[in-house]
Amino acid sequence: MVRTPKSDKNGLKKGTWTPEEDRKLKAYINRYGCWNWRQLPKFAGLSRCGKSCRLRWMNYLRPNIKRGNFSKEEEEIIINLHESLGNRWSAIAAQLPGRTDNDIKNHWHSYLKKRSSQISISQGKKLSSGDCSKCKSNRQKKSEVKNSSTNPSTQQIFESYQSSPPSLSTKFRCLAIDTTEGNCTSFVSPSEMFAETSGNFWTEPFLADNYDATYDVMTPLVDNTGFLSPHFSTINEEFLCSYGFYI
DNA sequence: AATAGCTTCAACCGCTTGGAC
DNA sequence: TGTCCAAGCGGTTGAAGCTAT
Repeated sequence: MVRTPKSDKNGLKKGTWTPEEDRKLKAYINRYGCWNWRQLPKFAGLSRCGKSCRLRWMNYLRPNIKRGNFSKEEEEIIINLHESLGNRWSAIAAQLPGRTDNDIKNHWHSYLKKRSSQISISQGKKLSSGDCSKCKSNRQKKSEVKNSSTNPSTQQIFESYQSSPPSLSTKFRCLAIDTTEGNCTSFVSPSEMFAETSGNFWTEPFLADNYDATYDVMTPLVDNTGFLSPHFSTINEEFLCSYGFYI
Protein backbone atom coordinates (compact mmCIF):
# COMPACT_ATOMS: atom_id res chain seq x y z
CA MET A 1 0.00 0.00 0.00
CA VAL A 2 3.00 2.22 -0.34
CA ARG A 3 4.93 3.69 -3.15
CA THR A 4 8.35 2.33 -3.91
CA PRO A 5 11.10 4.76 -3.02
CA LYS A 6 12.58 6.66 -5.92
CA SER A 7 14.21 9.99 -6.57
CA ASP A 8 13.20 12.85 -8.80
CA LYS A 9 15.49 14.76 -11.15
CA ASN A 10 16.65 17.03 -8.34
CA GLY A 11 17.73 14.08 -6.26
CA LEU A 12 14.85 14.53 -3.86
CA LYS A 13 13.49 11.29 -2.52
CA LYS A 14 9.93 10.27 -3.31
CA GLY A 15 7.73 7.45 -2.22
CA THR A 16 7.38 5.77 1.13
CA TRP A 17 8.77 7.41 4.18
CA THR A 18 11.17 5.30 6.20
CA PRO A 19 10.98 5.14 10.02
CA GLU A 20 14.28 6.98 10.10
CA GLU A 21 12.90 9.84 8.00
CA ASP A 22 9.81 9.98 10.19
CA ARG A 23 11.97 10.16 13.27
CA LYS A 24 14.07 12.97 11.83
CA LEU A 25 11.06 15.02 10.75
CA LYS A 26 9.18 14.54 13.99
CA ALA A 27 12.19 15.32 16.13
CA TYR A 28 13.04 18.38 14.09
CA ILE A 29 9.54 19.84 14.21
CA ASN A 30 9.20 19.11 17.89
CA ARG A 31 12.43 20.95 18.44
CA TYR A 32 12.20 23.87 16.05
CA GLY A 33 8.64 23.96 14.76
CA CYS A 34 7.61 24.34 11.13
CA TRP A 35 9.14 27.69 10.37
CA ASN A 36 9.34 27.19 6.61
CA TRP A 37 8.31 23.97 4.88
CA ARG A 38 10.49 24.53 1.86
CA GLN A 39 13.64 25.11 3.90
CA LEU A 40 12.82 22.62 6.63
CA PRO A 41 13.97 19.38 4.94
CA LYS A 42 17.38 20.86 4.27
CA PHE A 43 17.84 21.74 7.93
CA ALA A 44 16.36 18.48 9.16
CA GLY A 45 18.69 16.45 6.97
CA LEU A 46 15.97 15.06 4.76
CA SER A 47 16.18 14.54 1.00
CA ARG A 48 12.52 15.41 0.55
CA CYS A 49 10.68 18.37 -0.85
CA GLY A 50 8.97 20.62 1.66
CA LYS A 51 5.59 19.70 0.34
CA SER A 52 6.23 16.05 1.03
CA CYS A 53 7.40 16.86 4.57
CA ARG A 54 4.32 18.95 5.23
CA LEU A 55 2.02 16.22 3.99
CA ARG A 56 3.77 13.54 6.03
CA TRP A 57 3.55 15.68 9.14
CA MET A 58 -0.05 16.73 8.62
CA ASN A 59 -1.36 13.29 7.72
CA TYR A 60 0.74 10.98 9.79
CA LEU A 61 3.21 12.38 12.28
CA ARG A 62 1.25 15.25 13.82
CA PRO A 63 0.34 14.69 17.47
CA ASN A 64 -3.20 13.54 18.28
CA ILE A 65 -3.81 11.98 14.90
CA LYS A 66 -6.59 9.48 15.29
CA ARG A 67 -5.99 6.32 13.32
CA GLY A 68 -8.08 3.25 12.72
CA ASN A 69 -11.74 2.74 12.01
CA PHE A 70 -14.22 5.57 11.85
CA SER A 71 -17.00 5.40 14.41
CA LYS A 72 -20.65 5.50 13.42
CA GLU A 73 -20.88 9.04 14.83
CA GLU A 74 -17.92 10.18 12.77
CA GLU A 75 -19.38 8.66 9.64
CA GLU A 76 -22.69 10.38 10.25
CA ILE A 77 -20.92 13.70 10.70
CA ILE A 78 -18.96 13.20 7.51
CA ILE A 79 -22.06 12.32 5.51
CA ASN A 80 -23.99 15.28 6.90
CA LEU A 81 -21.15 17.71 6.36
CA HIS A 82 -20.55 16.40 2.88
CA GLU A 83 -24.18 17.12 2.12
CA SER A 84 -23.73 20.76 3.03
CA LEU A 85 -20.06 21.38 2.17
CA GLY A 86 -19.38 19.08 -0.75
CA ASN A 87 -15.83 17.84 -1.25
CA ARG A 88 -14.33 20.39 1.11
CA TRP A 89 -12.38 17.78 3.01
CA SER A 90 -10.34 20.15 5.11
CA ALA A 91 -13.50 21.88 6.32
CA ILE A 92 -15.01 18.52 7.16
CA ALA A 93 -11.81 17.43 8.89
CA ALA A 94 -11.94 20.59 11.01
CA GLN A 95 -15.11 19.22 12.60
CA LEU A 96 -13.54 15.87 13.38
CA PRO A 97 -10.63 16.32 15.77
CA GLY A 98 -7.79 13.94 15.07
CA ARG A 99 -8.92 13.07 11.57
CA THR A 100 -7.07 14.38 8.54
CA ASP A 101 -8.62 15.57 5.31
CA ASN A 102 -6.76 12.82 3.46
CA ASP A 103 -8.13 10.21 5.81
CA ILE A 104 -11.67 11.46 5.43
CA LYS A 105 -11.33 11.74 1.68
CA ASN A 106 -10.05 8.16 1.42
CA HIS A 107 -12.76 6.86 3.70
CA TRP A 108 -15.37 8.69 1.70
CA HIS A 109 -14.24 7.28 -1.63
CA SER A 110 -13.80 3.75 -0.36
CA TYR A 111 -16.89 3.42 1.79
CA LEU A 112 -19.11 6.39 2.58
CA LYS A 113 -19.73 7.41 -1.01
CA LYS A 114 -21.47 4.12 -1.68
CA ARG A 115 -23.31 4.26 1.61
CA SER A 116 -24.37 7.84 1.03
CA SER A 117 -25.65 7.10 -2.47
CA GLN A 118 -27.56 4.09 -1.19
CA ILE A 119 -29.23 6.30 1.40
CA SER A 120 -29.98 8.90 -1.29
CA ILE A 121 -31.53 6.27 -3.54
CA SER A 122 -33.59 4.80 -0.74
CA GLN A 123 -34.79 8.26 0.22
CA GLY A 124 -35.39 9.22 -3.39
CA LYS A 125 -33.05 12.18 -3.06
CA LYS A 126 -31.49 14.10 -5.86
CA LEU A 127 -27.74 14.29 -6.19
CA SER A 128 -26.07 15.80 -3.16
CA SER A 129 -24.28 19.12 -3.40
CA GLY A 130 -21.04 17.18 -3.31
CA ASP A 131 -22.00 15.16 -6.33
CA CYS A 132 -22.82 18.35 -8.18
CA SER A 133 -19.66 20.02 -7.01
CA LYS A 134 -17.68 18.72 -9.97
CA CYS A 135 -19.75 21.02 -12.16
CA LYS A 136 -18.48 24.10 -10.34
CA SER A 137 -15.07 25.57 -9.79
CA ASN A 138 -13.67 25.57 -6.27
CA ARG A 139 -13.80 29.34 -6.17
CA GLN A 140 -17.48 29.32 -7.02
CA LYS A 141 -18.18 26.71 -4.42
CA LYS A 142 -16.31 28.63 -1.72
CA SER A 143 -18.07 31.90 -2.40
CA GLU A 144 -21.39 30.14 -2.49
CA VAL A 145 -20.76 28.48 0.82
CA LYS A 146 -19.46 31.70 2.37
CA ASN A 147 -22.54 33.55 1.30
CA SER A 148 -24.99 30.86 2.28
CA SER A 149 -26.68 32.03 5.40
CA THR A 150 -30.00 30.33 4.79
CA ASN A 151 -28.97 26.97 6.14
CA PRO A 152 -28.40 27.30 9.89
CA SER A 153 -26.34 24.18 10.22
CA THR A 154 -24.05 25.19 7.41
CA GLN A 155 -23.70 28.66 8.84
CA GLN A 156 -22.82 27.26 12.21
CA ILE A 157 -20.19 25.03 10.71
CA PHE A 158 -18.64 27.94 8.89
CA GLU A 159 -18.64 30.20 11.88
CA SER A 160 -16.66 27.54 13.63
CA TYR A 161 -14.49 26.95 10.59
CA GLN A 162 -13.69 30.61 10.18
CA SER A 163 -13.09 31.28 13.82
CA SER A 164 -9.58 29.88 13.64
CA PRO A 165 -6.93 32.43 14.63
CA PRO A 166 -6.10 34.98 11.95
CA SER A 167 -3.07 33.74 10.13
CA LEU A 168 0.15 35.66 10.05
CA SER A 169 1.87 36.22 6.80
CA THR A 170 2.71 32.88 5.29
CA LYS A 171 6.23 34.04 4.79
CA PHE A 172 6.73 34.93 8.41
CA ARG A 173 4.63 32.27 10.00
CA CYS A 174 6.22 30.00 12.50
CA LEU A 175 4.50 26.96 13.85
CA ALA A 176 5.62 25.44 17.11
CA ILE A 177 4.37 22.24 18.60
CA ASP A 178 3.34 21.92 22.19
CA THR A 179 4.43 18.34 22.74
CA THR A 180 2.55 18.03 26.00
CA GLU A 181 -0.79 18.96 24.52
CA GLY A 182 -0.09 18.15 20.92
CA ASN A 183 -1.34 21.55 19.88
CA CYS A 184 0.01 23.54 17.01
CA THR A 185 0.27 27.25 17.56
CA SER A 186 1.25 30.10 15.30
CA PHE A 187 3.86 32.42 16.64
CA VAL A 188 5.65 35.49 15.52
CA SER A 189 8.57 34.40 13.41
CA PRO A 190 12.26 34.81 14.11
CA SER A 191 12.54 37.14 11.15
CA GLU A 192 10.08 39.49 12.78
CA MET A 193 11.88 39.15 16.07
CA PHE A 194 15.20 40.15 14.59
CA ALA A 195 14.03 42.50 11.92
CA GLU A 196 15.35 45.45 13.81
CA THR A 197 18.58 43.96 15.00
CA SER A 198 20.15 42.31 12.02
CA GLY A 199 20.15 42.10 8.28
CA ASN A 200 18.20 39.58 6.36
CA PHE A 201 17.47 36.73 8.72
CA TRP A 202 16.81 34.13 6.03
CA THR A 203 19.38 35.05 3.46
CA GLU A 204 22.18 35.37 6.00
CA PRO A 205 21.79 32.23 8.00
CA PHE A 206 24.30 31.04 10.51
CA LEU A 207 26.84 33.81 10.00
CA ALA A 208 26.66 35.40 13.39
CA ASP A 209 25.80 32.43 15.51
CA ASN A 210 28.21 29.98 14.06
CA TYR A 211 31.22 32.16 13.87
CA ASP A 212 33.72 31.19 16.48
CA ALA A 213 35.98 34.16 17.06
CA THR A 214 38.38 32.15 19.17
CA TYR A 215 39.37 29.94 16.32
CA ASP A 216 38.34 32.25 13.51
CA VAL A 217 36.31 29.44 11.97
CA MET A 218 32.71 28.68 11.47
CA THR A 219 31.53 26.21 14.04
CA PRO A 220 29.54 23.22 12.79
CA LEU A 221 25.99 24.00 11.95
CA VAL A 222 24.81 20.75 13.44
CA ASP A 223 23.30 20.82 16.90
CA ASN A 224 23.61 18.15 19.54
CA THR A 225 20.67 16.21 18.09
CA GLY A 226 22.31 15.98 14.71
CA PHE A 227 20.17 18.62 13.03
CA LEU A 228 21.35 21.49 10.95
CA SER A 229 20.27 24.32 13.19
CA PRO A 230 18.21 27.14 11.84
CA HIS A 231 19.65 30.51 12.73
CA PHE A 232 17.43 31.09 15.72
CA SER A 233 18.09 27.74 17.33
CA THR A 234 21.27 28.87 19.00
CA ILE A 235 19.74 31.91 20.56
CA ASN A 236 19.28 32.03 24.27
CA GLU A 237 16.51 29.69 25.32
CA GLU A 238 14.98 32.10 27.79
CA PHE A 239 14.88 34.79 25.16
CA LEU A 240 13.08 32.53 22.73
CA CYS A 241 10.61 31.37 25.33
CA SER A 242 9.76 34.94 26.10
CA TYR A 243 8.60 35.22 22.50
CA GLY A 244 6.54 32.08 22.78
CA PHE A 245 8.92 29.59 21.21
CA TYR A 246 9.09 26.09 22.53
CA ILE A 247 12.51 24.64 23.06
C1' DA B 1 -2.00 -22.99 -4.70
C1' DA B 2 -2.34 -19.57 -8.22
C1' DT B 3 -4.02 -15.43 -9.82
C1' DA B 4 -7.17 -11.90 -11.30
C1' DG B 5 -9.82 -8.26 -9.67
C1' DC B 6 -10.94 -5.21 -5.99
C1' DT B 7 -9.97 -2.29 -1.93
C1' DT B 8 -7.38 0.68 0.78
C1' DC B 9 -4.54 4.41 1.87
C1' DA B 10 -0.03 6.86 1.64
C1' DA B 11 1.87 9.94 -1.29
C1' DC B 12 2.16 12.81 -5.38
C1' DC B 13 0.60 16.46 -8.58
C1' DG B 14 -1.31 20.56 -10.06
C1' DC B 15 -4.14 24.31 -9.04
C1' DT B 16 -5.73 28.07 -5.92
C1' DT B 17 -5.20 31.33 -2.34
C1' DG B 18 -3.31 35.04 0.10
C1' DG B 19 0.46 37.95 1.67
C1' DA B 20 4.63 40.55 0.48
C1' DC B 21 6.95 43.46 -2.42
C1' DT C 1 -1.57 46.66 -10.12
C1' DG C 2 1.04 42.84 -11.21
C1' DT C 3 4.26 39.29 -9.97
C1' DC C 4 6.32 36.05 -6.96
C1' DC C 5 6.30 32.64 -3.51
C1' DA C 6 4.85 29.55 0.32
C1' DA C 7 1.14 27.11 2.01
C1' DG C 8 -3.05 24.72 1.53
C1' DC C 9 -6.39 21.99 -0.87
C1' DG C 10 -8.59 18.40 -3.59
C1' DG C 11 -8.04 15.01 -7.26
C1' DT C 12 -5.44 11.23 -8.70
C1' DT C 13 -2.16 7.49 -8.67
C1' DG C 14 0.47 3.38 -7.33
C1' DA C 15 1.20 -0.61 -4.98
C1' DA C 16 0.40 -3.76 -1.02
C1' DG C 17 -3.18 -6.40 1.04
C1' DC C 18 -7.45 -8.84 0.63
C1' DT C 19 -10.98 -11.74 -1.49
C1' DA C 20 -13.20 -14.54 -4.80
C1' DT C 21 -12.71 -17.88 -8.19
